[in-house]
Amino acid sequence: MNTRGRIIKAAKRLFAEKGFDRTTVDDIVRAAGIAKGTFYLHFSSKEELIKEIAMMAMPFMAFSSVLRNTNAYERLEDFLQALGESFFEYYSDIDLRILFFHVVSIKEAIPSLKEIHNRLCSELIAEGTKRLMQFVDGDKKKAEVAFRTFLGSLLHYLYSGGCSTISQREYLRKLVQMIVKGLD
Amino acid sequence: MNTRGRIIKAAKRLFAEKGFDRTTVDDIVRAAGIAKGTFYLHFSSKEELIKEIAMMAMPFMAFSSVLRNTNAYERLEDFLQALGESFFEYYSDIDLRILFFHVVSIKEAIPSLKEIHNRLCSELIAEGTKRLMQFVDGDKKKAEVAFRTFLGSLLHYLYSGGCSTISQREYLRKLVQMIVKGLD
Amino acid sequence: MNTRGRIIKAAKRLFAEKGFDRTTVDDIVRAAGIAKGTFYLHFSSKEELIKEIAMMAMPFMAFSSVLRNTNAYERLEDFLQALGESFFEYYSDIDLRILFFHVVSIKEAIPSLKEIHNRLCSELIAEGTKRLMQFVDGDKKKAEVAFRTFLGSLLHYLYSGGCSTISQREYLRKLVQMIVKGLD
Amino acid sequence: MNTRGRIIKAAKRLFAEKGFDRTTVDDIVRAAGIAKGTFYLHFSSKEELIKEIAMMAMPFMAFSSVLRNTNAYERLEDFLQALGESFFEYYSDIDLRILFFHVVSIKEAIPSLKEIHNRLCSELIAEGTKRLMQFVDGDKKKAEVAFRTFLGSLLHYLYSGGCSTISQREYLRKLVQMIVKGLD
DNA sequence: TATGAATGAGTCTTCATTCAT
DNA sequence: TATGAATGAAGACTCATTCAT
Repeated sequence: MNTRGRIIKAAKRLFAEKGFDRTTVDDIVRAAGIAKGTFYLHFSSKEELIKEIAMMAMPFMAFSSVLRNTNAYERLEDFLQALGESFFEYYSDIDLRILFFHVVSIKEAIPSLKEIHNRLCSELIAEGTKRLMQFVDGDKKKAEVAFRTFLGSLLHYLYSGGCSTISQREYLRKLVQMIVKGLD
Repeated sequence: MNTRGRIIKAAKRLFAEKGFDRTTVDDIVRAAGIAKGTFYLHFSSKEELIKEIAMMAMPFMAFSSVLRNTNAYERLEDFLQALGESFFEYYSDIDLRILFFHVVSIKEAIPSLKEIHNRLCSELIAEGTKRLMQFVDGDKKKAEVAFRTFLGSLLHYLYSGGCSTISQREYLRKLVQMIVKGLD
Repeated sequence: MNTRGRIIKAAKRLFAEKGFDRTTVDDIVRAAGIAKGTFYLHFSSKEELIKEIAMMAMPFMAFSSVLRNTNAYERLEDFLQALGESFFEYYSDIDLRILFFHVVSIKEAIPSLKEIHNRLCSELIAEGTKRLMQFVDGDKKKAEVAFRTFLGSLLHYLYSGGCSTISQREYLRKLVQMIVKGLD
Repeated sequence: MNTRGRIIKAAKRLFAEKGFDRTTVDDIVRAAGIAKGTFYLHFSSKEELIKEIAMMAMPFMAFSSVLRNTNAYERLEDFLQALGESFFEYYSDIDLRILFFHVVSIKEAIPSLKEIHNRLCSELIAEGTKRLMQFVDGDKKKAEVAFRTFLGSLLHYLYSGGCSTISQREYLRKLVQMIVKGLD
């Protein structure tokens, strides 16, 4: 792996563990096995690295493959199931889970990050809602609430994972059932 | 308002705006209109203050009044509606919304905070699930998924509030409808 | 005991334990059971208190009763023995032992304390030498070396007390013997 | 001289002048002509530096060259004379004199320093006593009192140097005479 | 590209002292 | 006399960033 990759790998691990602000450039270069100066050959500042890693943690990334597949799903059930599976697969990297919350937290303090975040968030809701409308005969608001509820439930699973014993598979199945039925 | 109260008020504002780590004790005392030393008469460290304010931001607090009302609701719809209204009223203080995400983010770095957080989180899910079971004839897992989905949707509304145009009232109504129908 | 006495008692204890600089006025008032402001009714500053307690720890104090007894001892042996016993009795208060070294250490930083210290030290050597000269037929330098050696040996016992197993009584007896014989 | 050496040199000077606690890291870096951060590249804390400098001030160091010379001295007189000369030469650096008393004073407040101090102190007495026993036909206690008296007298000279007019050379000669005669 | 010693502004925390009650 | 909240200057330590090699 090249130097840049080693920095990113080390930083992802450390950022997840201690948050962006409590991880020092020293921590990162030590973990990456490089010298301090080398870091600045690859990133102009710590904030640049934060932005790059923050992008990786956005839910948008978790869904992108499914959302690119236009019109591939006949039933609402299959679509939601595919979204959910894609989501859980992406976030099987535990570090990305907590990183997402670090991003939500720090975006208030880093304007450019907030801009990126809000854009990806809006795009995801817009796209998700559009796709759901195919299944709920055109009620946009109903579709939006449904999509955001679906997304919120998945995110809440990530966040409260440690507080329960329901498996991902079962959680997703029941969630999909409930949404489908609820939208009927 | 007494000195302690002024510290908490100023800190809540600043923590929400910049996060815990990027808010300095200097910022806080300046905003509270007190001297630096005075801060340490009331809190043994910045971390103590973070803990106190973190507690305020937990969803548990937003529901406590409703959850204390045992058996007050006849229909599932009324119960969820009451929970949702209590939630939105509590989080009408915009600072508390982002503070909650700051807490989720920083808890990884502050063990005692993580402990508090996980306890309140578990208690909330346990209590919410128990109350829902009265309405879904005893299927515990189904009730848990429903409660967590409900909670997740509300939290997601907080978090993505700025990305949409659906009003709280309408969002809540549609959410309750969907959950009720979904659990039928 | 009056307030002033309680302050001194508490301070002596704490100063011995942690040194002058690492003992805070807070420590002292807490130990004395009084309020912070009360301290400054009795001492104009912490330094004033340090000076007062520093005086108590000077070896001059340990010998004063014996040295006041002019011409009371017929034999050199008896004189030295009396000095030694007076010394060990005075410094049976363990706190005073370490306090003496604290004084030697801090006097460099507090001019008025250095002045007091040097005066008492000179007076002690002058007086001790004068008294010894009665026993060594007038050789002043010999007497001075002997007195300072005697004093140094006693101080070294205080200071390295914990590193040995010889009892005070035995140490003193052997020391007196050696000096007497050495001056013969 | 390298940076570390410049720190030590500056600190030795300042510690002697104002004591450990009243010398700030700022004082040291200013005197050493380096930046604040640089200090912490070379010492993990001010206490680490104190420890290193404290070692230098211990009498053990003053005697080490003589004590390493096993069996090099035929007469007690020569041995003591060599010890004394080594002592005075080592402590011709006036800063080391007062530093020694700073160490004695502060060791109560710094456990790791106390440990080092007590170890070096015990070793010195043990070794010195052992060497003296060759000259006093095996009476261990007598030898120990003699060695500690010799050491105490030298230390007392350091400490009360300013209060007298006897030269080092003369003081040492008379001291050796007295001890030799006293042990006869 | 890579290194790592050096920098200095910034952060948390302490503590002697004051003063209104 | 006694109180204790308030003060703010000062101290130890951190850390993102630079630069000569």
